[in-house]
Amino acid sequence: MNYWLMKNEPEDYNIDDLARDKVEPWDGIRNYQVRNMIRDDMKNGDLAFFYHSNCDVPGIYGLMTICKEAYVDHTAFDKKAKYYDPKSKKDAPRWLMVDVKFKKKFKKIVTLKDLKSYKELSNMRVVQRGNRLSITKIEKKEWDFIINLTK
DNA sequence: GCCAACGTTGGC
DNA sequence: GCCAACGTTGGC
Repeated sequence: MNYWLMKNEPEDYNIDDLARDKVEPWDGIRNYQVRNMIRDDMKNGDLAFFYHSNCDVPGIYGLMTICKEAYVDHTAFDKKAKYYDPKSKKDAPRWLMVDVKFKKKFKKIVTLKDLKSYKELSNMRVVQRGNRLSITKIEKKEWDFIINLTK
């Protein structure tokens, strides 16, 4: 069982959208490190925080489970898609995605400012400068600590 | 294989 | 909107 933090820009897709849709493909990953992580380490039943980035209040807004393991991200083939990649060919797909299932929207969100204020969380990639990975793995003790902050 | 130029991310 | 940080590209 793994624990993850997954970033998305809420203008594109946010926790309320997921609460409505229940299950959604997490497409648009165009970074090799992230692709390798979801391919090799992300398993059905893993838990993930839904993080809103590039917005007024960046932070963790809810949680979800992984409900379908890595498969081909077909949006890379679609010329009209935001993350179209002409170098990803149908006979040699370059990019993968997983499906996530809504589990909970937090009544009390945990902001990036909150995350930065606890030394227990100082190893998390998301609080470190220059981190650009849209998906990062987190420790169970970090997960539990954050869950407690939402209570 | 180096590395400058360029594009993107994302907090502020 | 700015800009630091970082990944990717492509010429050599």
